[in-house]
Amino acid sequence: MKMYKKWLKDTQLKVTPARLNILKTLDQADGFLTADDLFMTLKPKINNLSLSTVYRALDQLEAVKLIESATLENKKEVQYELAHTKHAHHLICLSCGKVIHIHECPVHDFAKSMNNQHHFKVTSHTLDLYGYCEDCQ
Amino acid sequence: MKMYKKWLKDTQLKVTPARLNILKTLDQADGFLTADDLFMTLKPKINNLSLSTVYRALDQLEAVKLIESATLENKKEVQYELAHTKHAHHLICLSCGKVIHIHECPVHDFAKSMNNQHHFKVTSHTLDLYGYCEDCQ
DNA sequence: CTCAATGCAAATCCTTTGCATACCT
DNA sequence: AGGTATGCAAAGGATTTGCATTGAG
Repeated sequence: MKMYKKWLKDTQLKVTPARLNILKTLDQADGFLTADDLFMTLKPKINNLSLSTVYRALDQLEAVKLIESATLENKKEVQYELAHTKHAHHLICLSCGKVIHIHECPVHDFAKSMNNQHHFKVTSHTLDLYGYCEDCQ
Repeated sequence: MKMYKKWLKDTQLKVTPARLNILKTLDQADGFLTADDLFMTLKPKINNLSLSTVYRALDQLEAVKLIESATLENKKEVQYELAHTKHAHHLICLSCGKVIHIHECPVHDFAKSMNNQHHFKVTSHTLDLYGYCEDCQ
């Protein structure tokens, strides 16, 4: 599993335990994780890990676009996920918090029409659907 | 302008200067406002107004569904707007921060299809488009 | 008069920073 | 050595809370 190492090298970021493990953990998680989630998960694995290292690593990984951050409604903490899973939209369960990534998107034509109607040049968008997953209904 | 007073009475909330003026200010604003925006605007008008009063009033107004809160990408503060302007989506200018409310929505059929494909019961959604407004392009 | 609303200050929560030390090449 | 990364502790910003006082109905 040296894939993560390659990702880092390709961005010219140094390979450090914190960065490596953050990528790995985000890759294996199926939803979003917060800085503190990552800290709790990695603390037992990385000697003396500190929360600020996690925050700094997340900032750097986001800067080189390996990961992306998002803020979900009603959550104050910033959430992180691997970049390539982004550009998906989300089904977010209001009961158990599960996040399902979906890849279809009904927005493209809509964005074009906004461009025409409001002379607004759309460069990106977020679309999150809230509700109840199969298990929680 | 006793409309706001009626709104409050209908919810059984007491009519106080803070609540009244928050509703009025949100009504007249065309975008979102933060707790601090409201505090700054109302401080000169309301004697001794304190920030915590604003926060408490916002919580209560949201609890009775007169207003709604949202968190926008890359903003850490919670944003507020009148409830009836909600269910709109937003064009958010990355340059000047202007927010344009739009009332069309391409999501309804999409939500239905999620229900079928993922057995996920969608109850609400957010859709925000980021880009550049006419003035900032 | 009574209970909810308020002001103020202190407390919290999440995140960021400063600085001295440890690590990598 | 030279620069980045890290840990720790302290600083910050947004929001919340405790408590005594004020105010609305």
